Amino acid sequence: MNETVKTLGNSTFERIKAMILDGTLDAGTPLREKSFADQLGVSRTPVREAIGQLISEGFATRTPAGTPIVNSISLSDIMEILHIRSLLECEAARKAAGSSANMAVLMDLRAEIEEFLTGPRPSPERHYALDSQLHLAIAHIAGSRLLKELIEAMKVKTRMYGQGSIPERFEPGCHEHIAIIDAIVAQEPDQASDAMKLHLKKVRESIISHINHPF
Amino acid sequence: MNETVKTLGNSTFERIKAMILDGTLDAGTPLREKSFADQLGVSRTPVREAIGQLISEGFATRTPAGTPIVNSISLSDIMEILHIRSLLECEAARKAAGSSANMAVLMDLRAEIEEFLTGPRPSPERHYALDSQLHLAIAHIAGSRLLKELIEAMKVKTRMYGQGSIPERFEPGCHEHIAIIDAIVAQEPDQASDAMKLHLKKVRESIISHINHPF
DNA sequence: CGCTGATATTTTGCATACTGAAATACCGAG
DNA sequence: CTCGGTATTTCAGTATGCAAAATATCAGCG
Repeated sequence: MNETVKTLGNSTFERIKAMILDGTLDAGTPLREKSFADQLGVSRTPVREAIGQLISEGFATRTPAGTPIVNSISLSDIMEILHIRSLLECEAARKAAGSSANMAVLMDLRAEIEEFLTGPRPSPERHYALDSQLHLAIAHIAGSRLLKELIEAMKVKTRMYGQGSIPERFEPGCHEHIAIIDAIVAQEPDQASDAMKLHLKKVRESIISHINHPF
Repeated sequence: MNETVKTLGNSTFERIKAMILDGTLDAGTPLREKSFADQLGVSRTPVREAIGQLISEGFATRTPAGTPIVNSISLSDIMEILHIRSLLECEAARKAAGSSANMAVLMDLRAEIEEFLTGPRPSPERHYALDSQLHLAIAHIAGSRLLKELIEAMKVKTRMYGQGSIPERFEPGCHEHIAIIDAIVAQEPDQASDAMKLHLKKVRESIISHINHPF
């Protein structure tokens, strides 16, 4: 997807980011240059670079003392993110619905979602990937590079929290996605925006109730 | 304002960023590690770090070949940014108006703006600084750290473009700012949001007409 | 048993050294 | 003068060395 020149520093960044995202490194863990260097078989320099990127992309922070630690993300952070996403993505959906761009991608994604509903349930990773693709495709069709970048950044951040998506949300989530797609393809901006808003509202609610009833 | 640990890499970043912002380095200029290292009297390592940050904060990009160059920012980029700012800042204004936080800061800023209008015209830097403070203060009162961060990031980016603010915008801009403040202090969310929207719309329009009639 | 502070150990920030690849300069043959 | 090729230089990426700062360890004291 992203054809950045494959430098050691870069792939180190990706590797550590993955560790944060998949929970191998949980919040608060200090990021030691030496230990990553040893563990990943590179020198401290690329690790250092990676940590820098992690910090500027919000996956890590520096303690007042300067030690980089994995960024903990609270429930209220998630709520803030979802709120911002709502602002940005409703607009993206609205613009996408008004766009004359090629909707084929959306139809493909729609078909995949339908398959999910009728066929066997996909793995969480697969599901997450599709969800990402969809939200990004919408932002892309909306035609604003910046909007797309922001949405992407916001979306990734939620990931290190929610970790496992909530099973009960699977089917309703699919239907919400389809509703969004249909509104966009039907060129109904308001409807698209509303569908997106509803979707994100449901996500928010489900996270809250999932917190209250963990199992 | 920002009490980051003062490391060489960090201040190098700030220094180069300043050069980009004030036009010393114009768009497209390649960022050579060695030359900055010599010029700023540090080794390549901190410069490298700085360039990394510049890239991830959008002040520079990498050419397909991998050479980092100062990011050029087109008119349509500016329009995108202003559009996003409108989304974010209207919301910020709305939330600020609904907040019970301390409005003293806003009143202080309001007083300063009044002074600008009655007294001698401030320097562009002074004016820009106040403008920043105001928009940030609103985001702050709105109570969302993330919202504030995003707004700040967006706002800085417009700077390397607009460079000199448009003189004709000075007085109307002040009045728009006052209107926003008043709406927030009066706890009128819709009004605050509208005032902000209008303000950013005017900014957009003025940029466009300034492009068409450069002098 | 918990503090306090001195000392030992890590760890970081920066500089420097090395390497390979790319850009540029140089030069001879046609 | 131009083309093609080679030598040279430059530059980015990575590794490593070193000094200073931060952190951990632990002995002595209340």
